[in-house]
Amino acid sequence: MIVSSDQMTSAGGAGVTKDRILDAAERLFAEHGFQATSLRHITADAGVNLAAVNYHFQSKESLILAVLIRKLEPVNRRRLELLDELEARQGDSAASLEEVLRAFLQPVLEAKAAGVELAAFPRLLGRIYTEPGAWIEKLIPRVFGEVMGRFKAAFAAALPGAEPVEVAWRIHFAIGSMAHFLAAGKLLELISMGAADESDAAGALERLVVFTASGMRAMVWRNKETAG
Amino acid sequence: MIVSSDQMTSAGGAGVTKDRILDAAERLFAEHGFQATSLRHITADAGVNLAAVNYHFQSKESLILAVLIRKLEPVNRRRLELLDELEARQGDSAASLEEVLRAFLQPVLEAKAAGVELAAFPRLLGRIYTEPGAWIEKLIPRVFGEVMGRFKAAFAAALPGAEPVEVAWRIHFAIGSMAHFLAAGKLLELISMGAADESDAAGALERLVVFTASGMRAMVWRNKETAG
DNA sequence: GAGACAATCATACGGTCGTTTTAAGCGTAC
DNA sequence: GTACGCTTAAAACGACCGTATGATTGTCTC
Repeated sequence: MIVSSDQMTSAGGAGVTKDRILDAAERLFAEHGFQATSLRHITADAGVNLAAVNYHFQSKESLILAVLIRKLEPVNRRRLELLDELEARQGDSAASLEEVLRAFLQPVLEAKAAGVELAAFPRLLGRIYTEPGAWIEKLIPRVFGEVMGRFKAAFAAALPGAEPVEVAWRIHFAIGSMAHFLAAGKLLELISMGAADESDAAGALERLVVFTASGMRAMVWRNKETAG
Repeated sequence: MIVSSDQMTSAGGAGVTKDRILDAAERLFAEHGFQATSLRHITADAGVNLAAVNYHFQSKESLILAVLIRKLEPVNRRRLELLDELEARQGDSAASLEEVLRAFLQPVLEAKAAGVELAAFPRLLGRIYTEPGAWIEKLIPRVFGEVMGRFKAAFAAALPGAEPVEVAWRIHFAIGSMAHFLAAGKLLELISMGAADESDAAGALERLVVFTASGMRAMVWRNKETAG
C-alpha cells in the first residue's frame, strides 16, 4: 500500500495507474473477451481502485477502444513503413503481389509471435456490425483508414486488370485467412491433430503469403478468361 | 394471454414453447452475441416465461449448444450428401479440389443466403479456445467430427503430394476465408466502398472456390519445388 | 371425480455489473 | 500556509444477471 510520491505527481511521472489499467485490460480482454471481462477483474489485476477506470477513461467502451488503439497502432505503423520501403525500392514499377502481402501480413504475425495477443481483434471485427448500436464503428476508419487506403492502391497496382470491386473481394478473403489464423490458431492443431505448429511465425507468414497471393491472382486470371 | 389448449399437451402437439425459445435465442444470439443476450431477453422475445428456459434446457450453456447444433446439423448433413454424390460420381479417381471445396462451402453459403444467421458461429469458434473453462469444446467433435474426417481425406486425395500437416494448413486458411466472409461480410462493403454485394451467394461461392482452390494448390506446387 | 403428471407461471435469491458519489491525499502556486 | 488542481480511495447505487422455488394450470389415466 506504500506508493512512491512520484506516482501521483501530475507534472513529473506520467500516469502509472492508467498504464497499469491498460496492461491488465489488454491481458484480460484477450483471455476472456470484452463482455466477459469486468472492470472489477481489471482493477483487481492491476492493483488499482475500481473508480480509477471511470476517472481515466470515461467508460468501459472507451477503455476497450484505448486498449485496441494502443495495440494496433504499432502494427499499422510498421505496415506503412514496409510499404514505404517497398515502393521506394520499386520506383515507378508496381511491387509484386507477394511483397505487398508480406508488408501487410508480416507486422501482424510478428506481433503475434512477440506475445502480443491479437486474437481478440478479429473477433471484435466480426462483431462490430452485429452489435447493437455499433458502438465501435468509428474505430475502423480511425485505426485502419490510412492502411486500408494505401494497401488497396498497392493491391490494385499488383493486380493489373482487376476491377476495384474484385480487388476488394480478394482483400477480404485474404484478411479472412489471416484473421482466422489469429483468432482460431489452435484450431489448426486440432485439424492437423497436433502436427502443425501455429507458433511457427516464419512458416505461417510464408504459407499465408503463398496461399493468399495465389488465390488473389487466380481470381484475376479467371476474370481475364471469362470476361476478356 | 389466451393460449389454445394444444400448446400445453405433452402427448399431442410437440413442445411449442421449446421451439419458440430456440427461435428467439437463435435470432438474439446472432444479433447480440452469446454473453450479451440474457435469458430475459430471450423469453420476452419468445413470449414465454423466464423459468421455461431452465425447465426445458438446464442452463444457458445448454441452450447455446442446442441452438448451435440445431443450426449446424442440416448444413453438415448437406455437406456429407454432396461429398457422397461426388465420390459416387468419381468412382476410383479422386475428385477435383474445386469440387470438394464446393461441397464444403456451398451448404454454408446456401444457408446464409436462405436467411440463416451463421455469423455467430465463426465468432464462437474463435472464442472457444480463449474462454475460461473452454465450456464448449465438446461441440467441435460432436458437430464437426464426421465432416472434418471425411473432408480431410477428400482434400488430401485432391492434393496429391502434400503431407497431412500441409493439408491441415491449407484447410485452415480456406476455412478462414469462409468464416471471415460469414462473420464480417459487411466489412466487404466497407472495403469496396459499397460496390461489392455480400448477399450475392452464387458469386460469393464461385469467388471463394476459385480463391481457396488456387491458394491450396499453390502451396502444393511450392512444396514440390522447394522440397522435391 | 381423484390423483398423477408435465408444463407454465409469478416471484424471489444471491451475485455481479458499470457507474456515481463523497471524501481524502498529494504536489504546486500564490 | 492556505487555497487549488489532480489523483486515488471506499462505499454505495440501481439495474440486471442466471438460477431455484413453490404454486397453478390443463390434460390424461384410472
